[in-house]
Amino acid sequence: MADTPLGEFEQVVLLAIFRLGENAYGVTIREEIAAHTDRDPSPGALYTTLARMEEKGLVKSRLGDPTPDRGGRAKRFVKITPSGLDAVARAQRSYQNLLRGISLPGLAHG
Amino acid sequence: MADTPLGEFEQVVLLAIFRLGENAYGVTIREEIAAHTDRDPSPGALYTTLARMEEKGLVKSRLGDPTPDRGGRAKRFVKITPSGLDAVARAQRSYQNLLRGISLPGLAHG
DNA sequence: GGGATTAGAACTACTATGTAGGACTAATGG
DNA sequence: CCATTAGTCCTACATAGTAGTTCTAATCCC
Repeated sequence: MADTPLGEFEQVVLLAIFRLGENAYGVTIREEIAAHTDRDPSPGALYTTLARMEEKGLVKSRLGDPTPDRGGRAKRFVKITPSGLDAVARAQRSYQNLLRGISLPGLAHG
Repeated sequence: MADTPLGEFEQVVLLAIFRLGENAYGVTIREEIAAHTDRDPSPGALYTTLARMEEKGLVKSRLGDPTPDRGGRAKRFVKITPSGLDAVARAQRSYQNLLRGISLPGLAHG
C-alpha cells in the first residue's frame, strides 16, 4: 500500500500536522487549517479523515496526559509516519511535475 | 458556486487541458495525464469527471468536425472557462499558502 | 463530593469525487 | 454492408469529504 493516492483534504491535514510538530491534535489541527487555508472543517470531518489515515498507516496517534484545565481531557496527539511523509512528498512531486512549464493566469509565481 | 473546492483529479484534468490548449479532447487529455503523472485513468474515469466539471461550469465543450480517418469520429473539444481557471488558481494559492515555510524531507525545492 | 461546565474526541449519516470496464456510435474501407 | 477503428458515453461501485450531534473525562464551585 505504498502508492495510496492522497486525497486533497488528506494532504491539507497532513501538512497541518507537519507544521504543528509536537503539538498536533484535533483542535490545533483544525485551527491550523482554518488559519492557513480557506477551509474551516467541522470536527467530525477532521476526525473521520484522521481515523482513515491512521488505518492506512499515514499517521500514528497516542493519547497524551490530561492537562490541568477545566475540561482538560486527554488529547490524542497525531504524528506523521515515514510512509505518510513519503506519500506527501510523492504527491507534491507529481503535482510539481504537472505544473512544470505552465504559467497560470492570476497566479503569482514563487 | 464560486468556491467549489476542486478535487485532486479534477485539478489534474484541468491542468492537462490547460497544457493541451486547442487540442484538448478525451484521448489527448488521457495521454497528457499518463505522460505527466503516474496516473493512467480509464476513459470512463476521465469522461465522468469531465461531465461533472462541465455541469459545475469549470469547463465548456464543443463538438468538432469528424476527421477523414477510419473511425474518425467527431471529437468533443474541451476548454477551461474563466471560472475554471479561477478555481485552479485559487486551489494553487491555498496549497502554496499551506506549504509556506515548510521543508519536506525528501522533496527537492524549486 | 457531586452536579454544572467545559475541552476534546468519536459516532452516524450522507454527499461528492474517483475509478474502471465495457457498451455505444459514427466514421472509413474493402 | 459488414468488419474495423477512433472516440465518446453509460452503469456501477469504491473511496474521500463533510456536517452535526453525541459521548467522555476532566475541572470548578458550592
